Amino acid sequence: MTPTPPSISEAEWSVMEVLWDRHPRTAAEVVEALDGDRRWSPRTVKTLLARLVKKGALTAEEDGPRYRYAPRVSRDECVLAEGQSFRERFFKGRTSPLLQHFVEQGELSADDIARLRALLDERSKEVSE
Amino acid sequence: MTPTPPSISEAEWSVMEVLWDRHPRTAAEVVEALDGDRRWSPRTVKTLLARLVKKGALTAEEDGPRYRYAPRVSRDECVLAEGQSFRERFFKGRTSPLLQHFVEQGELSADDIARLRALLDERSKEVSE
DNA sequence: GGTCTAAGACTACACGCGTAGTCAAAGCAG
DNA sequence: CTGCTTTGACTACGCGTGTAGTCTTAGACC
Repeated sequence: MTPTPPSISEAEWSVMEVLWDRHPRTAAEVVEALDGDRRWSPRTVKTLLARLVKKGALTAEEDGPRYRYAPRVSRDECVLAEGQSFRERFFKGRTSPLLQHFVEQGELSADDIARLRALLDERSKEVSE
Repeated sequence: MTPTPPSISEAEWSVMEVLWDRHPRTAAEVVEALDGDRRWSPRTVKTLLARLVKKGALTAEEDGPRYRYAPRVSRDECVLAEGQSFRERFFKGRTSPLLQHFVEQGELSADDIARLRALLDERSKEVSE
């Protein structure tokens, strides 16, 4: 599973989320899952599904008269790719300024901070080895 | 300065970087600054400049026969907006998982880690106040 | 078995983007 | 002053994306 993730647009991403959450699902099920979230005509959702299949982000397994869709790339892999390109574009590929930016900008609870500190501790162990 | 930043595409971003770095500059100067970096025809660069002016990301001040371009939105503001939308899209708006992701994925030197820890210390002071 | 319906297949269309060409105006070279 | 060069203005075009319509086909209903 998960070949190199193709580029997934914003609208397509919503569809992927639904299928990452649970799969396989038919087109109708995806439409229903998206209802309330995004107001799309079922046609639109179908188009997105078709494009994602064409791109190789989904598989469409025939099941009688309909298809059942499932992700062919993992969410993690996609987030990784997107994250790399984000870091590249806005932080010249450097992780440290990126982290600084979000530490300064984001909302962080005391718990969040504690967890991050623990993570950094682990990283620093690795670094010093 | 810096009204709400309009959406700036990837190619446009390269142009903005040049002008954030130093401004004002003429179209020719921007072309020259981009040379080697991206291989664009001067026409292409001109188109990008025109689009950025139209979007309100740049000002074009007439200076005799040519224009001198300058940013109308700050880099920080743009990075902030992009960062928010990135966080929203891939981390459901939550900062903490985002940071965790990049701490785990990125390259970090011992120094980087120390700096981040210091930053977190400051944040935790604020939080506990 | 003919008709309605639901799913898929194919088609559409405007706008943004990456990339660039053509046309026009205005100064410099001779 | 007349033509070349530089600059700007307008135009182009193929592809991706957001959004959806029409055509087709195969089962469900009566």
